[in-house]
Amino acid sequence: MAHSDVPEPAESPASEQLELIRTELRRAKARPKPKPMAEGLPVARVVVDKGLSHLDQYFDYAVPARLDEAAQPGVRVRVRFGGRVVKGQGRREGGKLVDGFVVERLAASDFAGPLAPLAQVLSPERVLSPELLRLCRAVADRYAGTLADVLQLAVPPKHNKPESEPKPGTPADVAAPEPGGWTRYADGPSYLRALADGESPRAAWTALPGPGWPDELARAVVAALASGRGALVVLPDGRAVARVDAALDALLGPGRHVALTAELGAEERYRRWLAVSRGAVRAVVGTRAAMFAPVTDLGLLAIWDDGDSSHSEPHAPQPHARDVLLLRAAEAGAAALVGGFAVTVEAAQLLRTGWARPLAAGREEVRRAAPLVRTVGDHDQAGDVAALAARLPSLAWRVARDALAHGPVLVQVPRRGYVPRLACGRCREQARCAHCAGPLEAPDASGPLVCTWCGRPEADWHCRECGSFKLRAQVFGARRTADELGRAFPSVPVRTSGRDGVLVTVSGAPALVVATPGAEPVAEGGYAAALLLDAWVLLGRPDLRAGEEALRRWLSASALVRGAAEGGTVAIVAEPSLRPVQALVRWDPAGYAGMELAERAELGFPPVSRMAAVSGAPAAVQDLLDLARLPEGTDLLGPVAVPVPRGEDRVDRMLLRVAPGRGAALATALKAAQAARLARGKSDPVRVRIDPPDIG
DNA sequence: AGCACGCCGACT
DNA sequence: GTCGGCGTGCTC
Repeated sequence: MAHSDVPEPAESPASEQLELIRTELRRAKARPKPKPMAEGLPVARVVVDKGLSHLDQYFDYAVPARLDEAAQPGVRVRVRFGGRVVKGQGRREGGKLVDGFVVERLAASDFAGPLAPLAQVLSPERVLSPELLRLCRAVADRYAGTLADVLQLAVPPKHNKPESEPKPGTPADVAAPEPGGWTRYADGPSYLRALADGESPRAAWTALPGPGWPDELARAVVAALASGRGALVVLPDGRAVARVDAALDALLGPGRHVALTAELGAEERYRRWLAVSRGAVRAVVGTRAAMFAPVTDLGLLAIWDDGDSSHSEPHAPQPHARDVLLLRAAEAGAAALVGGFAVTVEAAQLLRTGWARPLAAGREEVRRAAPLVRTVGDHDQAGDVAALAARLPSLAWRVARDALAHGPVLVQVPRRGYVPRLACGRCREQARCAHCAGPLEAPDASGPLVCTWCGRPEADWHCRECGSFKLRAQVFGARRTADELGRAFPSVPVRTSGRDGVLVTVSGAPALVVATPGAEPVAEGGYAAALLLDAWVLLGRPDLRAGEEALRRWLSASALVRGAAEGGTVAIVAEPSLRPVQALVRWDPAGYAGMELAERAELGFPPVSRMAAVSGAPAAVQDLLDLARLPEGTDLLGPVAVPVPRGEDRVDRMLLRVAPGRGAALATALKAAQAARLARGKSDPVRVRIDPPDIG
């Protein structure tokens, strides 16, 4: 229709019409003119994403006719929020402009009051697709957080330039890849084939040591692309992303995949994100934030080294990349690949429940690829001044000296600054609370031991393993390793890689490379040997995952060493009878994870049980828990005062523990309690953390 | 979170 | 009589 749809007395004389217009004009001067509203679907349901993150609900707005076309579901809008209705008229004024997204267009609102109009459509780009919205909603629920918080993580800030650039075409077909290094795994080729055939196999992948894994991940991505679907790989750091990106370049050529990392800068990152959102690119490799990348028609979600702490998002509601990817895999019916040199307890649980299948190499392959691991007992080098003589026993020294004839030697030293906790002075078992099995600490040197979970004092501790009454504080300071080694091997160059100044690669020439865990450079041709020093420091970390984490770090370093067949050797200075040390010697990360899982199940630890941490001002925490209708059988541990900077108010932490399968109920209950508290105007915040990663 | 409305003490 | 304390409730 050419003219307006508004019914209009077509037969009325022109003079009458003119009079009507004049009256209208007069009225318009008396009050602001009512703007015409969209006719088809005049209501826009909006999620507001800034400033009111506690308000986890949608708000309906009227769509002005001029925004009818632009205000499609998924676009960014600006709305007035918090204004007041002017008495007598159905009009409102004031209010703050806030950003949000149109979630849906409706014929009518169920809100009784007058609707405010959308103020602005920021761009016609539909950045919040229905799938992305569903994902964000699910993540918010799982973590007892708000949709707005998750949206902040999932949708990057707008940049004009990339949006105005021409849209590239749709991606071309991709051929199924050769299996490459996957032939080393019993079920590797069939896994790839299934992916390429459009199936959705889910696997926990125990990667063989060595440099093959980036190419193997890339081949899995290519297989998913070959099925006409998209793929997303999340890795712990930019270095790892660069390696998989390079492998994809080699297999696919440029333009068919993007890397999403923080170091790109906001605009370039948004450009690439848009290419993904628009469906122009369907393969993404990236760091943590890429877990939300809006890949269309997902075929594969993969995560590498899921035990790395950088997969845990620090911003509310602190989702973990592995969980988000698994959620997406389940929702999209896509394949999942959880891989690493180590196997996390969570991955073991996926295997245990049958959700994922193991993807692992046979023993011969492992023996070929893994270095020979030799242990050196650490008997008498407690926490006193670390002299090289004590830290580098003669075996380790000989290993280094012999290997230096054939190439570089990696020396892994723990990072400084771990909190001192307590362990048995004889067998090194961590000192745990007799009541709840939380880790003990000594708040002051002479006072009683106190549980960091439930706060109970422990008057007469003795070791559960060996019965000893002797404790030792696990305090350590390691700094001069490089200097000491330089003096011990004066003719060999010593290089360091750590928090400040990470080396990406080193050449194959003989050198000592001293690195902290996670910062180990890749050596050309592999290291001839690695020394893992002061292993007891990693094992003594005040963390439920100390053993798992120690093993993960040793495996990561050892995986950079040549295989035993090429003379690769690892010397670890640690008590050889300890379980993680044995797992390293046998190169059996899956076996270790399985045992650890069984033990956690028995002791009621996560991830078998699910936990939540609730922290804030003591009264606020209590208040929230009073309001919460917790699932039946919830264990309440604590409260415990968490350490805060001097002069700040006391913060309590309460740990809640529920039986397997009750995690969702726990999150729901805590979320409802948060909402109830806010509704009562209680504004001192209580932080709720689902699956806290750092529970002593 | 802001920002209003609302119902009780010391001021011109 | 009024100005203003911040308790409580709402925001499409």
